[in-house]
Amino acid sequence: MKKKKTTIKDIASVLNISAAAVSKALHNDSRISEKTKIAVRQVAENLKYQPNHLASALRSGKSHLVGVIVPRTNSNFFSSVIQNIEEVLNKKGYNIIITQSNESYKKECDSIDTLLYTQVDGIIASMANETVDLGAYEKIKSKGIPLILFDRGENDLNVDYIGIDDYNSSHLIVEHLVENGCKRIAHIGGYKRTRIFNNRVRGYIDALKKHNLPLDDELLTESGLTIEDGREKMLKLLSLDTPPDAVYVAGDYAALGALQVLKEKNIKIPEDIALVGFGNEPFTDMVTPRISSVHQHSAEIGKQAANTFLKYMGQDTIDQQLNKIILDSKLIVRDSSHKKNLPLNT
Amino acid sequence: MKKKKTTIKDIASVLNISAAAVSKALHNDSRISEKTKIAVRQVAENLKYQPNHLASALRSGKSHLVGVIVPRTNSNFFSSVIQNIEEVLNKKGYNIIITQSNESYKKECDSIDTLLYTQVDGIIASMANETVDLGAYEKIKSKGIPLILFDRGENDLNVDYIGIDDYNSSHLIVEHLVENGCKRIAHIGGYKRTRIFNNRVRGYIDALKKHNLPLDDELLTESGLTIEDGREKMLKLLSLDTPPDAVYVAGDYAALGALQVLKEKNIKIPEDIALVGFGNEPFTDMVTPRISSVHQHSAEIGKQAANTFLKYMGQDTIDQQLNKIILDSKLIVRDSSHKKNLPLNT
DNA sequence: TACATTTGTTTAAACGTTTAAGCAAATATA
DNA sequence: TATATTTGCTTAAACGTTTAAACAAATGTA
Repeated sequence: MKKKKTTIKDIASVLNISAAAVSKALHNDSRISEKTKIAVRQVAENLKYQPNHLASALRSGKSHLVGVIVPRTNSNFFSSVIQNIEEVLNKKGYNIIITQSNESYKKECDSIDTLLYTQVDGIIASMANETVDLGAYEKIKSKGIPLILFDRGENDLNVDYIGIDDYNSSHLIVEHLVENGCKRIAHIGGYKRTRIFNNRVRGYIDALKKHNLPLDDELLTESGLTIEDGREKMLKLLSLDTPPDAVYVAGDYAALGALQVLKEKNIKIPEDIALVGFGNEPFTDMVTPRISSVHQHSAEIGKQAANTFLKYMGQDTIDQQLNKIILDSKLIVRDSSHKKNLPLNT
Repeated sequence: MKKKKTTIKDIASVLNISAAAVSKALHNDSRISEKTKIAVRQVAENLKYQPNHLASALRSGKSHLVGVIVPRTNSNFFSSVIQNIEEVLNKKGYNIIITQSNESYKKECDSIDTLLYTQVDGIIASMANETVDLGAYEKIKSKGIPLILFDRGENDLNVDYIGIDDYNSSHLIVEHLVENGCKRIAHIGGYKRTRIFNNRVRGYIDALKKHNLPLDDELLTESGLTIEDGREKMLKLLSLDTPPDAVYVAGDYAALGALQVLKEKNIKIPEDIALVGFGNEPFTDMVTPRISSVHQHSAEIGKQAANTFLKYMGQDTIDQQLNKIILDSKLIVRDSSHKKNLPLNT
């Protein structure tokens, strides 16, 4: 049985006033008498009135919806970013629509179309690995709604970007490994066409140079950074004539794959090979040995992204420029890379 | 610079036809000539026309949005359910709005209000732990839109429910532990007011009886099942005069906490104490020893929930009854509970 | 007392669609 | 040839709000 939803008109007819008066009363308009306001609120309550968002959004041109596009939600990084975006935006009366690209460009385009169709007031996104053509994102800009990128995307489009200092993170990691006596440091990297991964590679190379370590092409690999990729690349590294004594993996899932291989081969971590991941996913602290990793300030990124969006909502013209907010990353040292004294287990 | 969005009227004026004709052409109405349709599609393309969802939703009374409420997204179970809901619904032209209750009843009420306000066509939800008052959910029903519950909620409301057989899962676990020689099996359970956890407790008790094992109140605890809860309850169990030789934990995170404590105390798993979790979170397969756990068919649950919703969209009256779909759960046996032969490490 | 201002409301248009009803022209039927 | 049907469109109302403009009544000012 379809229940009829109460509208502003129902309230109006009960009180014998106009719908406009009801609307204004509900918005606490100064030109409506206190008496009427109280009566309206009372009747609204009784009839269980709920405003129709579609109507007000259509009329006002503001949907109060924000689209969020992420490669996936089941990584702690993205889910934490999302949670913080939501927290900030909810307080200001905005709701978010989350879509996952699953690292697919096709799915990403669909998501963008859907979000634009839904008339979102803005889009906060992290690009899929696959994405090279930026047409879909240009479309967002051409609609005149703000686009905020985080983690993936950086300066590919002239919009706001929030992320961490990937180049410097690599320096931190290499430095830490050198301090722990490593001399042959390998890097299992992400696809270099994605800028953040490229930055990590550049940082890795420059840091090696800085510490006068040899740069060996065999030690530098590129992949999608899944668990499986991590396993495969690690096996390859182990099969080298001179295997590395440390591996810096650009993603935690791949680091986990690498860890599994090392354990299966009974290679001592970190004594024989030290391991460092990237992302500080919760499981890095759960496995044995616990994996050192880089914390990416997911909460902060989410908050900044939301606030950047809100900034645009406060102004009447939207003229975006490339505007990067780069947060300092933080290396969390755990058992997998800490060769000095100390017990291995915690 | 605010860009003006193209509307149906813009297309109409270019072609010197009515807006209605354009609308019909775009919907492939049989009463519009092929010639006009082609022209309309052409102009729409040129002007980069995107339909305004708000307007069509308002007019048609169907928003093609579905609300999804989960306790949190950063658990693999929920994120997988969501992903599958989205997959099924997207194919049918629906989009989802995800909200997280963070296990808070207050936040859940807010979410429901927001979703109703956004005029969703239906709501798919898993209740927060805290939720006992069902008023907010009754509100959904009173709006005449379908409500589908999964995992948490079961027969509290007269609506569709999709979940696994929690009672029977407990039997599977106890049976498995008995087969492995355990005689004193503890249970770290969730809050009994949440029906699924209550079912797990009932199953645990009945299974003990069935196998003629003593039911010891000291061995049965109740908590929120966080990592910290797992640690605390495990410590308590260890401090008993006669500690258990097996622990069945109703959630994987708490199982992880318990595992940490056992490792810290150098207690052999599973030789001294066997451990089984619930949920089959990916990390159960990553830690050492790998934790046995119950797989909850998240993908299947998501698909069934989405399809149940779609069923209602196909009919013109929505008259929901208590209608449970119970899927068989599956125990995944891993190192933490497998006492026989076999190497411990994988 | 006459006019200006403030207060509290109504009217009507608008947001961008969809759709029932209407209508003229073209085509079919008898 | 006269009438019925089909084709292809237009008109206009509707969805539930918001809001600019209008306006009457009450109050203030000179």
